[in-house]
Amino acid sequence: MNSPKKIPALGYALLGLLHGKPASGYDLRKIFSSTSMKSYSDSPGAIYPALGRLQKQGLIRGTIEEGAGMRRRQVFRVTAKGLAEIKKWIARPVTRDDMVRGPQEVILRFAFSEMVAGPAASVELLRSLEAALQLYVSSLNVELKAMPAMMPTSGRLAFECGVGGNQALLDWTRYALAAYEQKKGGRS
Amino acid sequence: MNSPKKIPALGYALLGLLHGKPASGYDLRKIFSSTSMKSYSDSPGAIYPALGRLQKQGLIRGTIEEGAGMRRRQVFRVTAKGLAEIKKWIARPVTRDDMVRGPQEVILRFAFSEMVAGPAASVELLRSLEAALQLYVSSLNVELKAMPAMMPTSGRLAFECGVGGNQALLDWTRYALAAYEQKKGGRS
DNA sequence: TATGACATGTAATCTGTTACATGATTAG
DNA sequence: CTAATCATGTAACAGATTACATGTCATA
Repeated sequence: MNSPKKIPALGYALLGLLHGKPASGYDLRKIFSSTSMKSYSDSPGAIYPALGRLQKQGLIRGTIEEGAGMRRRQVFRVTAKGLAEIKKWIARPVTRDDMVRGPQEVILRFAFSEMVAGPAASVELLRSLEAALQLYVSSLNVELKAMPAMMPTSGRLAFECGVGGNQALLDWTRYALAAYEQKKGGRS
Repeated sequence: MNSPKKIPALGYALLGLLHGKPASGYDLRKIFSSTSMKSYSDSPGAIYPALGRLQKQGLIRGTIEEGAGMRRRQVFRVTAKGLAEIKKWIARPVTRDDMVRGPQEVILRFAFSEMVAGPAASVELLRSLEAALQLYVSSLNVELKAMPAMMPTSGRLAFECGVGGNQALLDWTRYALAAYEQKKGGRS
């Protein structure tokens, strides 16, 4: 029942998926291995212990289904406490560290944001991401210009890859914001 | 001295840096914390054990420097065996799994490739990356078109982010290849 | 002489990987 | 009946994080 623990990325991925639809450990493994969420582990040694931890923290609750002509399976659902935890996760402002570690976790937060907390939360997250990216990209550009000219070509190109990747992400962020603006406009 | 063990990404990052210039654990920590390689841990609890493992495998060798008026420090150098290991790592063909896990490790390989194995190896790696990315991007596009239309906006946008990021990476790969072509042409 | 940066490490804990183990149900 | 798939889990191990521990050297 201890809530104030740090939840790893896999835990949030599980919470988000379970919020969308209650599922068993096996269902979740199939999602990770068959869809484009393959960056998360689909191994039972990762998922079952993770589900156990989430349950111990009171964020999900599993109920064993054992109907006739059915295999025994335990279906997990997000509790009210779990939902609050996801919302807090989504509402976190995007930091520079988030950018350094790579955008995957922020994008995961965004992917769940609309279902969990509504379009306003999605837009909020995008704005925070845009701000963080602007600073990050410009600092990378400063670093790029300061790089010694005698550096090997591949080193410089690799750095440019990082700059370009973050710039592409920034472009996407603005594109996504525009999509929400349009959606809003279309409704009114 | 056991060589046929799996080396984690941090180990290769250390090997590559040490190949460029012999350094102590503290030097390496500073590189990770001050330059744009912040995605790797700069904590002593990660780096010193990693250096110890590499040394036990015979890939690096540390010598204690203790001159007068100098603090004691252990400087590590890559051995011949270590160099062979980096080369093997760089020459690995790029797989689909490399793309799923994210391009960071492949880009790291590329960053070191020129210093360690020469421009021909860099070009070879880029070609392998280009081939892997073409397949990966087109399969993502197929998945995108097959996505149910009723999906929440943020889910679809997040997926598009992944597609766009990989497309940007593909563009960069071609740009890098062109840079090497030009370099070659400029010399002849 | 005391403060802070240099330099190296260890210990506890957590998470993920790999591999193994178990049993139920369905298809051939 | 037997093989494959469904569904769940455990055990041993490797690696990273966090926090702590130790001692040197320069400088104020």
